[in-house]
Amino acid sequence: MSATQIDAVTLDGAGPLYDQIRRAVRDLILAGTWPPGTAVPPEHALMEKLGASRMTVHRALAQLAREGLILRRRRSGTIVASPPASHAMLDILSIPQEVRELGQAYSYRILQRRDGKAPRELSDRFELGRSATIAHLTLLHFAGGAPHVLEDRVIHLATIPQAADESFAETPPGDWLLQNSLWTQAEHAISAIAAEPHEAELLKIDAAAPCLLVERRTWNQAEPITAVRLLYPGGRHRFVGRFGPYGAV
Amino acid sequence: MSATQIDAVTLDGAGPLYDQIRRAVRDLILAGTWPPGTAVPPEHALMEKLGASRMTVHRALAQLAREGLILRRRRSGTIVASPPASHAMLDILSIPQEVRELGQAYSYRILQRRDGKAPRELSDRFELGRSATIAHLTLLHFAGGAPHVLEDRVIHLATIPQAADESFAETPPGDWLLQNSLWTQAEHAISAIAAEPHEAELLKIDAAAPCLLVERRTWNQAEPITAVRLLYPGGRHRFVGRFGPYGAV
DNA sequence: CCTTTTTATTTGCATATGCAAATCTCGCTT
DNA sequence: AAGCGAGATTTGCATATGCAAATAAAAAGG
Repeated sequence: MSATQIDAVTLDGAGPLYDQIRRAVRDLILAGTWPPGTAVPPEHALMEKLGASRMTVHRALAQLAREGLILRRRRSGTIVASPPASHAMLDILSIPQEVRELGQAYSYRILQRRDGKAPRELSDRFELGRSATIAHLTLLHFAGGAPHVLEDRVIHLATIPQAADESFAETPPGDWLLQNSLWTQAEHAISAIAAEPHEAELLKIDAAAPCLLVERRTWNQAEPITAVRLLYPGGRHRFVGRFGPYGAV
Repeated sequence: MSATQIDAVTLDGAGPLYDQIRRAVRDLILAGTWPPGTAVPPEHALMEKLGASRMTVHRALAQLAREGLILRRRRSGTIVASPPASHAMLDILSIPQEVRELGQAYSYRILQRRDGKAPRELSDRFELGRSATIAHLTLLHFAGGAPHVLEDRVIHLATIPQAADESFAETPPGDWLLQNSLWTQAEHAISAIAAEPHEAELLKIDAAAPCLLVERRTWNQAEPITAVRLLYPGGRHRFVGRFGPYGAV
C-alpha cells in the first residue's frame, strides 16, 4: 500500500521545501485521497522519494501533527487523523450528541421529504445555484420527549449522490453527512426571530415566541454539500464558546 | 534595554528544550512583562543566555510567530505582536468598528454609571465573587442615528483600577478595555429572548420583540476583567462565522 | 502455547554548519 | 544635502549527524 500511495505526493516547487511537503500531504488528506486511518509514509521513505533531508520532512509532518491533521507515534508510524468531531466555538454539529450531553433521551421524526429540482425559493435561500438537484428534508428533534429543535435541510445531490438512496431512518441527515462526506468549509449565521405559527405549534411554544435561528452551510472546497436551518426555542437554549485571543484554548 | 529584559527569560526544565523556550517567551508576553512592540532578544542572544543552539531557539520563536504572538523580520529582529483585533468566529469585539463596517455613522450615549460594591444581583449574574468593587455602566450604541445595541457592562475594578478614573466620554468601555487591558480568555454565550418593555422602548422596537442576547466575559489568567450583556434587535442582526474543521480559514 | 527478552523501526529532540534573503546603517560620492 | 552603494546584522531554510524514547515484531525461553 505504501508503494503506491507515496507516488501521490508531488511538490509544486512554490515556496520553502518543508512547506511544499506540508501542503502536498495536507492536500491529499483534504481531497480524501488519504482517508482517516491511512498510513502516511514514514519520514525516510518521503525523504528518498522527495530528495529532502529527514529534518525537512520531519518539520513538515510535525507541523501537520500540531494542526491535528495527522497522528504520529514512534515506531507505529503516522496515520491520517479523523476530523475533530467538535469545534471549540459554538459548534453543535451533532444534535443527538448535543441532546445526550444534556442527559436527555434523544429521538427524531422526519416530517417531510422531497427530492428533485430545487424550487427557486430554496436555491435562492441557500445560494445553491438555479436548477440544482436536491433532497429537501424537514425534521423535528426531541429531547426527552419534548420538541428540541426544528430542522429544515437541503442536500446538494450533485455533491453527495448517495444521499438520494438513503432513508435517514436510522441516522438523522446531519450525522449521516458528517460520516459520509468530507467538509473543508462551514459557515454559521446566528440570529433571533419570532417563530411562525406553524413552527410554534410544532415546537410547542407560544406563537411568536423568540427563537434562535442557526443557519449553517458546508462545502467541500467549492462544492456545496448542505445547508440547514435550525430553529431553537429561545428561552431554553444558549450557545457557549470559550477562546483566547490567539485561538481556541 | 535588551540587557535587562533577557534575564526575564527563564526555563522551567519541564519537557523539550524548544518548548520550554517557547513557553518562557509566551508567558512573558501574556503576563504583560513584554507589552506589544517590545523587542524580543535576537536568536543568538537567547542562544547564549540559555545555552541552546540557534536551531532550537529558532524552532521556539518560529512557532510563536506562526501562532501570531510575535512578528519577525530579517535584520529588524523580533517584536511582540499586538493582539489580533478580531477573531475568525463570531467576534464582534468592537461595536464602533462593527457599525462602521456596515457603512453607518457611529455614536453612543452613556445612560447610567454607578461605581462601588456590586449588589448581589450583579455579582451573581457575572460570577464575580461577592463584595467585588465594580463599575456598572449602561449604554446605548447608535448606527446612523438609530439604536443599534443596548449594553450593560460590569468592570472588575480590582483587576483594572484605572477604569475608576476613566469617564468613557471619548471611547466606549468595550474599546477602552481592549486597549487598556490584556485578556487571555473570553466566553461568549448567545441566546434569544424577548425584550423587556423598557429595553424595547430604548431600542425603539415592539414590546417583546425577539432579540439576540450576547453575554461575554473576559479574564486575564484567572482574574475577571469584565462582563457584558449586549442586546441586539433580532430582526436586524446576524452573527456570521466561517471556518474549517481544522481551525479558522 | 504463553510469557519474556531482544531487536529493529520510527519518531522526537538537539547540535553544528553553511548559505541565502532581507534590510538597517553608515560612509562615500556627487 | 541627497542619493547611492557596501557592509553588517538578523532571520529563514536546508543539510548532516547522533542519540533517545516508544513500541511493534521477532526470537528465545519456560
